Amino acid sequence: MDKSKQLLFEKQAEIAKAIAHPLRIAIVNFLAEGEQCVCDIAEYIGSERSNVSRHLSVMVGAGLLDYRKEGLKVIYRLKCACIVDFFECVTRVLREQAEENQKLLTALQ
Amino acid sequence: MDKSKQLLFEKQAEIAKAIAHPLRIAIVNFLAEGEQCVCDIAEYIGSERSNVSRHLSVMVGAGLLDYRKEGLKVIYRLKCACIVDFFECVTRVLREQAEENQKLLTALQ
DNA sequence: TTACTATGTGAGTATATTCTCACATAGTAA
DNA sequence: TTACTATGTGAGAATATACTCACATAGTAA
Repeated sequence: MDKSKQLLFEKQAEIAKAIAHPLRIAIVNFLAEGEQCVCDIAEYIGSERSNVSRHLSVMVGAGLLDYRKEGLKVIYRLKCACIVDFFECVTRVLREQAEENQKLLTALQ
Repeated sequence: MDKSKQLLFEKQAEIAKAIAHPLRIAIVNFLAEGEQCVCDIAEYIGSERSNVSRHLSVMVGAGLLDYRKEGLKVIYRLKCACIVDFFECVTRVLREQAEENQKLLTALQ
């Protein structure tokens, strides 16, 4: 495995890590409906604003989100709608797991 | 945000976390070429076998990998080829970042 | 049986992540 | 100016993750 591949995998892992948290996934789903301020995001996901602010900056750092200031408010939005595609893959894995469990259940009856 | 959504986001985060590591991404890429034993995976990614073994069990636990035993060897394979789709999304984000940096560079000249 | 190989796992350490609380900053409005 | 609102950040604690080393297990082969 050469150095350039290794670097690519590290960059990919950074982006994946920036998605890999329940609250951040909730935020991405909320922002998929349209841009939102920190205040409304915090209320939607039901967490402290300071915590939400940190999660947002993690995603901005990874290049997943963008923001603009509007008076007192800071409005965040998805930088790349393609992030939602990511969940198609994840959901397919989850569906397979659910089907396996279903089979197991019926086999036990 | 209701409880069932919260549960879904937690499950999705578990799967995303299982991918979000440079070595695990390297493993997924290697396995995309075909199934492999721990030994060969460890050699490919250049890490201790015990460490590789742990990374593999993380991914098996998340439902990303499957394995079968063959004599002394344990052969791992991708359970769902769709995981590779995940990287299309990630790569698109990376490409956008690279293009931004490119623009910044030319603007500085 | 003994010796060997491939893999997994317990224990310990090091590091990273998440969260909360308190405070800082910056814009708004009187 | 003062008071208020929205947001960001430092510090600390709690927790999770990653890694290494040594050892355990299980199959192979003599």
